[in-house]
Amino acid sequence: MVTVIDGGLDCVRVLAWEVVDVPRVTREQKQRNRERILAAAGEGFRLRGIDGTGIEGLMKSAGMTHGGFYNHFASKSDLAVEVLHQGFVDSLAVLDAVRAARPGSARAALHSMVDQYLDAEHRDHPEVGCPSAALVSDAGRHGAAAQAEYRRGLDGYFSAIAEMVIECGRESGTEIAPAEAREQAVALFSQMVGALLLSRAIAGVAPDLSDEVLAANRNRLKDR
Amino acid sequence: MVTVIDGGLDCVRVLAWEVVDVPRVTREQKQRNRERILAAAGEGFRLRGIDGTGIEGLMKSAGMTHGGFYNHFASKSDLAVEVLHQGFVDSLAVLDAVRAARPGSARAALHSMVDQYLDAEHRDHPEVGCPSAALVSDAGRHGAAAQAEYRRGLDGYFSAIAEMVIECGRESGTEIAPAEAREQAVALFSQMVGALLLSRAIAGVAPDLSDEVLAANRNRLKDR
DNA sequence: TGTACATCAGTGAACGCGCGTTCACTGATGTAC
DNA sequence: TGTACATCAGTGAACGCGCGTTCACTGATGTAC
Repeated sequence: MVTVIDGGLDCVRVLAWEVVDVPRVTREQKQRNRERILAAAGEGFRLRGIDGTGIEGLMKSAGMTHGGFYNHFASKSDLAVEVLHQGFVDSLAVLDAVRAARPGSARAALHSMVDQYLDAEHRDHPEVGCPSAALVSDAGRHGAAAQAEYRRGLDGYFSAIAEMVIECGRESGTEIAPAEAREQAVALFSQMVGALLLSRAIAGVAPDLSDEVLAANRNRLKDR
Repeated sequence: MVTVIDGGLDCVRVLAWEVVDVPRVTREQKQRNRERILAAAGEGFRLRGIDGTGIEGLMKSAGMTHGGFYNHFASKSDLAVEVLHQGFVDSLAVLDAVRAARPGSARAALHSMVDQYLDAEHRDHPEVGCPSAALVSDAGRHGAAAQAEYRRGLDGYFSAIAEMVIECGRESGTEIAPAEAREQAVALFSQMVGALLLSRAIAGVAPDLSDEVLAANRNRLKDR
């Protein structure tokens, strides 16, 4: 679709370049491309599941053709592991931001976390949400490496929340034992994940019930 | 693989029947075959997900060839809906059995439910376990009919547990308002589902952490 | 009750399709001198 | 700094495979008389 104005050699080369559309790429560009694939996979896997997301579509989302995929990842399984890793890194960073936004009040931070997690916005956008919820079934079904990555991320959540629980006790003048704090953290996070997943599963056909699930869990969690 | 002892016509027909292995089937047999497909799908879908389970393998598990599938179900989606339906029917029957086993003590029945739900046995055998947990991601991703069936089942759980909560209050002499009981039921079930799913996701690589998730949630839920 | 025949459950080959993965090719990038 | 060349990211065709679904066929089941 390029009009040739001049018959010189350079022009022919430009023409060929445009027609077959072969982008050449620097190392930084390659890195950026890798990140785009990872981002597209993160969204696709969360929305449609790992099995429900094909590599061709993924690469198209990232603006490339499918053949180049293997310049970046050894296999689809490998990609899944990296998606989990990146997802948990991002997600824990968000949690840290929530904590940092309420310095000196772990209780307010916990409430804020629960409110954001069990929000319609989070429910309606799994593609940019918590990997622990969106990939909980997929992680268990796609090999030991994916499970191990999931486990690492989950442990990170538990630890971060347990810290917040301990801080929270300290603020109100009661020392909470680490084991007790951890138990609370594990239960709290389990409940958030379950509530989010249930609300998502029915959001399309029963928005009221879906809202009720979020609200009931928010209320119960914040009563503590 | 049949030895012909006699050259008569009947024998030839028997031989043909055995060799091409064409079972002819009564209506009761058809019904039984349908149930076998449904059972195989129930297990396969829960274990490997809907996308991860093919019709050919399903029919093989049910002892037939894949072509006959469409004598029983209009499509794989249709099958998924029926699997959800049957799964919830069975699961609610189990819950009723738990209640019936502890007449006059809703509190004991609730504890028993939590203990059975958050048990290693249940975690390790999703294929015969709660459909709400095993299919929570699949249900949301496979069309409105599946979601509607899931919603119906989930509502059934909420109602049954809310009744138990009300009974429980009555037994200890405090009247619990229906809305309050329902909120408790929704939160309780959400927590059970989340805990079971998290424990399953990491069971293969971190059995200790998986056990911890179950135990922490059991403790917290029964403290109430 | 016995006979003639339509129905229809199960078979197994075939359909088109999309999957994950491989590969020969191209030519700009990046390097060695 | 300029030149010669190896590297390697992206392309797009091709691989074999399994998917969901369709179909012609068979012959026992179930029905109409």
